Amino acid sequence: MTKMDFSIHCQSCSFSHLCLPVSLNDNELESLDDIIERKKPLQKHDVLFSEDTPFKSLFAVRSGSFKSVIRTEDGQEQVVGFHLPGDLIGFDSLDAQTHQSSAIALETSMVCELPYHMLDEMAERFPKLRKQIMSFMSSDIQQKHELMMLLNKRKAEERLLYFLTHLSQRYAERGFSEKQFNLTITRNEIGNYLGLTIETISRLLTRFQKEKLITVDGKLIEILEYDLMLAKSKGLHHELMQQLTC
Amino acid sequence: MTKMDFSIHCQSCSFSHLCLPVSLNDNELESLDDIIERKKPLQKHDVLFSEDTPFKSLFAVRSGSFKSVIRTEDGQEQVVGFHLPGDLIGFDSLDAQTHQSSAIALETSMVCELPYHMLDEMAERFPKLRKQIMSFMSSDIQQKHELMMLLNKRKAEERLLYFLTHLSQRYAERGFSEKQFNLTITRNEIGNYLGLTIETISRLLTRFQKEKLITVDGKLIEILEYDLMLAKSKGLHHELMQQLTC
DNA sequence: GGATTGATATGATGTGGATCAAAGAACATC
DNA sequence: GATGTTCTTTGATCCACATCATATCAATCC
Repeated sequence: MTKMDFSIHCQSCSFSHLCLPVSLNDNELESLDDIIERKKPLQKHDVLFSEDTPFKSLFAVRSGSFKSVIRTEDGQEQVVGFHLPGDLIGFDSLDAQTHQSSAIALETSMVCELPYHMLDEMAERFPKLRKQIMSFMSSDIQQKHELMMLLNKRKAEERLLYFLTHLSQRYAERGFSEKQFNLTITRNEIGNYLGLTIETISRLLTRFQKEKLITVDGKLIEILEYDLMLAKSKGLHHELMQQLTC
Repeated sequence: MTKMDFSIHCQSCSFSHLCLPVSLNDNELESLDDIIERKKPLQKHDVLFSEDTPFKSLFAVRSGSFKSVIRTEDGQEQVVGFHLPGDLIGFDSLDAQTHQSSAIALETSMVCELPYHMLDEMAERFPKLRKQIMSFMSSDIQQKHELMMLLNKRKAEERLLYFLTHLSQRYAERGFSEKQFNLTITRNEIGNYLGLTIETISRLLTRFQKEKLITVDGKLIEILEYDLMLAKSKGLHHELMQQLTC
């Protein structure tokens, strides 16, 4: 087994401002960099880990994108998250022997592997790293709360608009265009995540296009009216419309 | 301001097996016990903290029960969790200056306050405590994933059956009767949590009673057919029914 | 190039649960 | 113990979205 060196280091990674390095000084960063194992690229549909894989590491997305899914006892799949570069994957499994969800590449992607026992050891020495990990998990929980609200209180239109604007925002944070992007996520996966069917997603996308909110060309999405979309996703369109027309 | 001593210590608390103490030795436990501030009891509807309260502590439920809610921009409320004795509250706010949700007592309740900076300091010295906190957050995330599945894939009947069996199980863990319990949660709050209306909850409860799954007397619930309810909540009734009749 | 497969689009129909409405129960207040 | 007030139950109606059914389109494979 030849161990290849896919060497990009945290110090030169363009997503370090979103990832664990964000709060570390040069010294600490070097220690972190030392424990990270760069893995060879994964292809679309490749499984990074599945629900019976022993848990021993977290993974940071270096490039590409992933989905996290859980499988129900009656054999259905539930998409529980999408991961872009800089995101950490695996926080749902720290208390278990095996992973509690599967992570699947949505396109050709690369990850950094962070052995959890080493990370924990570093967390002892570096308070900032410890805080950072806790912060990530905390905002994960918080984001899930928002999602509960979305699924419980919002109708299809609002859910999809939230999804699109949120994705746009995440692309922006990563230095990608927030106006225009290629969906690596299928309509099926969007629907699964948002509790809607593929037909509803499809219909809404064509409707949004007619309403000049976006343009759609297959997987290529262009955001035309970000602010309006955001407002609508929060059920605030009426108020905003009034303000705009006043 | 007289500081009263509502002294029950972790060492003698009957829920320590579910709480942070679970993995600590006597020595560590004593250190933990030292940083905990026992607060005076809260009454029903009292606010432990709200979304503009500065975040500085986690809270452990010592007795009674709480709900966590977030408020949406258009003024609605979303219940995101219920907390029983031994549960920790506040994990969604570790990365923020203020709490990201409100915690409200559902009955007369007591809490232990855990100043976060002290807890973090202890986490440096005690690996087991650090692991324990991470584990709690992790299983919180994991449980939210299950909830996403529930809200996206399950119909009203299955959601409520999940809620009832899950609650029953949590009571059992705490040494309370798992067959019979008084709901401190209103039907409104259940509906809000599960993405259903109070009318649907009410109708289902009367139907479950007719089907001899439970008995309902106001807030008093008795579980009659736990296993069947659990199976039904997972959409497995058909398979199970077949097994039972074979 | 035709065949197979997977993703997407779009129309017709059905339904689970929301919404609306009203009446009991339970609970608190004086 | 009468009187609001909040919570729950039950019925009638409605609608957003699922489901079902086809059609279209793109990518991949002999």
